[in-house]
Amino acid sequence: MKIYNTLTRKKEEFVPINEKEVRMYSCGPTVYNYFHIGNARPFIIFDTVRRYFEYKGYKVNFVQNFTDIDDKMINKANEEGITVKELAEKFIHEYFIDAKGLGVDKATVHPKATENIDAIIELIEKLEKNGFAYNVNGDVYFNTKKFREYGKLSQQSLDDLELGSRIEVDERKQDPMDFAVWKAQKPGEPAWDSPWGKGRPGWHIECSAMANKYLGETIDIHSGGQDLVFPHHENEIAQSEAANGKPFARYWMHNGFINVDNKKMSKSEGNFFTVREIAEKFDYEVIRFFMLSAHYRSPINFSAELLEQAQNGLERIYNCLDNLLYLKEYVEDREISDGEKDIQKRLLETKAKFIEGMDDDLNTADAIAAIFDMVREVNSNITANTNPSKEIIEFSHSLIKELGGVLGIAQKEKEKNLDSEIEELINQRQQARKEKNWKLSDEIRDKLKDMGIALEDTPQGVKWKRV
RNA sequence: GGCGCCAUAGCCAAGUGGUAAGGCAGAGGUCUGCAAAACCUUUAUUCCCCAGUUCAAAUCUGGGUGGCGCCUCCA
Repeated sequence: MKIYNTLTRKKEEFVPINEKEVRMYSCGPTVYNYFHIGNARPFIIFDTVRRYFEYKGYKVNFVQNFTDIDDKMINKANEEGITVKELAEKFIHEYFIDAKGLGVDKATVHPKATENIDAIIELIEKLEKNGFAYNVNGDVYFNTKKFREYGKLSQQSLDDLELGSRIEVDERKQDPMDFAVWKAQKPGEPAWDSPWGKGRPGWHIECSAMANKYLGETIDIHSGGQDLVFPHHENEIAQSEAANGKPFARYWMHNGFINVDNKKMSKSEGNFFTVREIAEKFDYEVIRFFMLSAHYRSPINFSAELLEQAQNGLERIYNCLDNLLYLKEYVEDREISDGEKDIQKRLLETKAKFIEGMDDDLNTADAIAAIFDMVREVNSNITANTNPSKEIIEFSHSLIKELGGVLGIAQKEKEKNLDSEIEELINQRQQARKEKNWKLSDEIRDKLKDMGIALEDTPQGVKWKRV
């Protein structure tokens, strides 16, 4: 599999440290609000990366943290009049609700910053010992000048960064680019004991510490949004490598942004939509499908119209699957025919196209195109056939499900049962149709549609689905 | 000022040297009592513009134009 590595700005063949094992760290949310669809992109993308590795037989150790202590957490908790801990608990809970809806599986570990203070302190002590950190009255800073390779991920030199820097220079820092790894307690703030007095960790240090603790000193893949390249990931590299003297992550993957009206969506801009509110109008799965319809590194625009397009496309896949299952109940069991063996062969060729796309830096657009190719093959050569074999039906159904599963889509099972009132209406309509009472039968069909049940008359009989 | 990304049909989107995937929407047709679903046909002689390299360019080079991101909390 090839992965575009931000560190080298090239697509590289992925070679894990240990055979058939992937150690992966992804920056998770700061849990002070419901997450927005911009936040959802990395969750969905890297969940897909993980699924694909697992599909290929790798054991994936996937760590995604929760940032549960920082300025935003403290401010929001104050606004709400609750403790930081209560705030974190609430939105971690909400995170899992939305994540589950989006088909984002739980990580192997979801560590919290506040539960890893020991590991953080230990790491800062290492930095101090190695001469990369200095203490100013309880605030501990990382000495960027001392770390020679600073800027290697974002390809910026320290000099250029200083030129463009608009940071208010903190006089206590030795260099404007130095950043806090430990912050001394301010009145009313949560704090932990440390060798430098009471305080709390800086933002960047938690990821270094937790990656180190749960995955080791050198990990395979580190991922996150493009805006984290600088300074967050740059600082993580500096901290981890200064402390351990070893490469931190071998591959860095960064997803592109979600825009609204071609402008970046972000909490600070206020032009964001939470996943929770979008999910009121669209199925969670539509959001996932939409995200996967473009390459993960490209920026994508977000709008209701685009979501509708995604919804219709996804429905095409579900229709295909439904039609297969429906037909399966009516076909007589017989041997697979030679023509069907050809279909099988073509479907397997299309599967190879899917794999090829995914192997090429997670080209999910190509992978989805392969699924649509299968849908067409099935629709024109299996579903249209009056008497396909059960074997070809099951083969194609499970293949589409299998590939859909890699992307985390098209996994929903169709409901089998209807309530008796609806069933009765369907029977009445069938009776009316028998009597060629088209007016009544159409009225019943319209009524059912208002109730969310769409009917289709097929050669095998009447078929229903929820809309 | 520094670093970087992008421009392909009405919309979305693959394709990075060999003659434009796929989806949505639209049009016509088949099937149907009518629908729906599905199928077939159709929708970019052309990939922002101008030069250049090449037998061959959407793809490479140079120059424009337009848009976006990072350098500040951010996915």
